[in-house]
Amino acid sequence: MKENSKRDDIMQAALDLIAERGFHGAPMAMIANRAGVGAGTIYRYFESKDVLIAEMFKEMEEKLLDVILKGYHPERSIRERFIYLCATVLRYFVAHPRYCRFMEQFLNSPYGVSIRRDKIMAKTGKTDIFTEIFQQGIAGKVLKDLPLFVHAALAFGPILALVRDHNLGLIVLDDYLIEKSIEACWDGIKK
Amino acid sequence: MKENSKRDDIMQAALDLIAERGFHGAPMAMIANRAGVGAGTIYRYFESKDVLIAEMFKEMEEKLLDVILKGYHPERSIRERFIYLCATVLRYFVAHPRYCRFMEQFLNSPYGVSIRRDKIMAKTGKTDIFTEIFQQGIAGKVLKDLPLFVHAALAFGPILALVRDHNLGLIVLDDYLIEKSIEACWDGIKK
Amino acid sequence: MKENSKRDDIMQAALDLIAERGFHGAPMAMIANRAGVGAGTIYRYFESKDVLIAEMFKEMEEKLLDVILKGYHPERSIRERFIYLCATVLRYFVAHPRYCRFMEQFLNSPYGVSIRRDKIMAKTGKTDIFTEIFQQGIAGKVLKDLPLFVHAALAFGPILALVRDHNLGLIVLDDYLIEKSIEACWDGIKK
Amino acid sequence: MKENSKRDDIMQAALDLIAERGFHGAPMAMIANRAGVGAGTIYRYFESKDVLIAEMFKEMEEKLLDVILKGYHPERSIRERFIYLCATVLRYFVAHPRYCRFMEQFLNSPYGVSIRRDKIMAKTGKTDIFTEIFQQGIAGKVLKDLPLFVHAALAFGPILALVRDHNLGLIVLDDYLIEKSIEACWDGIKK
DNA sequence: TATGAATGAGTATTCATTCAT
DNA sequence: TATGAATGAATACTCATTCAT
Repeated sequence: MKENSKRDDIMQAALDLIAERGFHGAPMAMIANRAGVGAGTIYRYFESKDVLIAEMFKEMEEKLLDVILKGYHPERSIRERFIYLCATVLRYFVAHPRYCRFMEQFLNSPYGVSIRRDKIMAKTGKTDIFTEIFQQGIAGKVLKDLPLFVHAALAFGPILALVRDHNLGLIVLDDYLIEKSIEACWDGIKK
Repeated sequence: MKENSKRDDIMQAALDLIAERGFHGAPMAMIANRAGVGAGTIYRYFESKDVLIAEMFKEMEEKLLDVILKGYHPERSIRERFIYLCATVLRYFVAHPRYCRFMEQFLNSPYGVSIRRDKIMAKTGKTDIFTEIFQQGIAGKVLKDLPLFVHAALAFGPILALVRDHNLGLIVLDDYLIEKSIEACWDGIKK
Repeated sequence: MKENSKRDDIMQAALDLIAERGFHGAPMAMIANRAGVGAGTIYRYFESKDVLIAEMFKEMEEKLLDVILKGYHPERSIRERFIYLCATVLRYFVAHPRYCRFMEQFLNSPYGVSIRRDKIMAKTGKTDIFTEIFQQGIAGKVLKDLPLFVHAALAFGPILALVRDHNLGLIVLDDYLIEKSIEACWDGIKK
Repeated sequence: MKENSKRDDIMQAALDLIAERGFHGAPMAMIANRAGVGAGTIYRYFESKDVLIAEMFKEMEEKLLDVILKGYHPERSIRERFIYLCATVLRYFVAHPRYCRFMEQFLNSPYGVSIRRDKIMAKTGKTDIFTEIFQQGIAGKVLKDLPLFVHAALAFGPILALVRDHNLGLIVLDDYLIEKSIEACWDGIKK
């Protein structure tokens, strides 16, 4: 518990600052200061600022994946699984607004774009729940016959937009709105 | 007309560089160099880098709005108007990939977020086509009864995601795919 | 005359500081300060600290070569030419003690060693006076039949040592001592 | 004997790294790592990095002096003693190239210069073989009547230059070349 | 009006040294 | 005695901005 406490402090501080102020608004010295460690200490845990950022992204992604897998039931219907997946992602980001801000920034930065391309190209060997649902749905004539990426855009595009608006205070994503929004997404992709 | 040529050169150069290399990959000196002007000259047209960037965003937005207004027919059906609107935006960004890259970066940067919030709060006085279509649609029971921002998210979230994937080379947005994708969006928001 | 004044100021300041305090005792900020320019200004003239140092070495070398060539008479005897060459180098460094300190440090630093190897290997296309004298001397049976590098070591090894001792105040190299020392070198290499 | 093993490991590691990579290429942490000790442990044996370096120099010098004294015969002729002395030093450095690299760097660094000055000024109380040979030689009219430091420069200047060239691979110092080179030095200093 | 040389505050990163264990 | 995690001052370099010409 004490093992990783400093590493976690640093990531926490970096997350707060980057979410609030962007990548260039978060100098290493400021991160160190907020984390309550010396400037050099960060480099005992992360090779460079880039590595720190990449690591943050990786951990965030893994945590989200864990949450998703925990309640996922492959035997349920396409619709149920789709709605579960979307709702989980949406609730996760609503619960962790800074994760969302960070990921937006990351995915639109030069690092993010290349990582995204690499990852997507590599079609991660692990059972990819997203792909699974869409492929089964298309094959079973439940979903529209469109490329996977189009389905992904139709599903996750609105989700991210909703979370953003929620974080900006433009809407309040309560349970009712979450449910209705995701049903609307489903209406978009279903045949 | 010759008056503004330098101003345009600067914005063009800034657009190219920022789209390619991000905000921090585009120093003022490099922008000046690419624009064929002196470094100090930029400051005769723009108070600061931030102002330059904000100005670029504003012009881009206005250009897009012009394009939209040019072919917009308020007398047509909600569906037709919605599809026209989405298709125009989508085609516009597909035709101008650098505009899209710039806007993504801008909207996710600290400036972008605050500008976005300010603007949206102010509910821009101009006739807002987006709002118009959605409000009429909801009032006429053609669209789901959801907050305007949710509708906006359902419509524009997928569009931006699609353009991004297109720019990354993950899909190719031909006319068929554009049509089908937007119809899917319509299916999502319609009652 | 005003053209290069800043560049020269920087090189002068760097020379002073490096000669006095070594490479790591001469931070860029200190060099800038001593030169009376801003820290960033150095980088308008030199790409990096390494380049600055390499450039200093190059200029110093060229100046020395100019001085040597100015009084060199290829038609004179091997002995006369050898003594002229050594005396000129020796007097040059006695007159410019900081050049000497700088070159010692440079030639023993990682940069210096590699540059030295490269240069020597490349056997500079220009008429190389050193090589010329030694080769003619060996061919004409005036000098001992030893490899060129051994001759170079026998000639320039003592010269550098003498200058160092002079700069340290251990001896005073007046005309008499210079003459006698170089004659001793000649006694070493002659047949 | 086991007591000092760690101290020796540290000096050995420091020697390797400094010879290979220069003073600034050999951080304390790297030295500790190569020596197989903790970073803090170095400070139990040496007050600071500067002290470590000075200590290394001192030990190296003492070792060389031991080797010299072992085979030195004060009753032999000036010439024999001079040649023995030079050959021993030359062979010693050829056999220990890292010692040579270290000393070059040390003697040209700011520490080195001041230590050198101090030492030479103090005219080390120990019987100084170098001084002895030269003084006797001059008094006996065997050597040229020149200041001691000039003799030292004429003798050791070439030796260090030869070793450097050997280490750089520019010449190969075999027995023949060593003998001939040292004879040339003798020719330079003898009357 | 236009220039671009000059500036210096700001950045990521390194490394000798300390000290709690 | 030995460790190595932690430190933070120091360093090379960047870049938005200014201003003399």
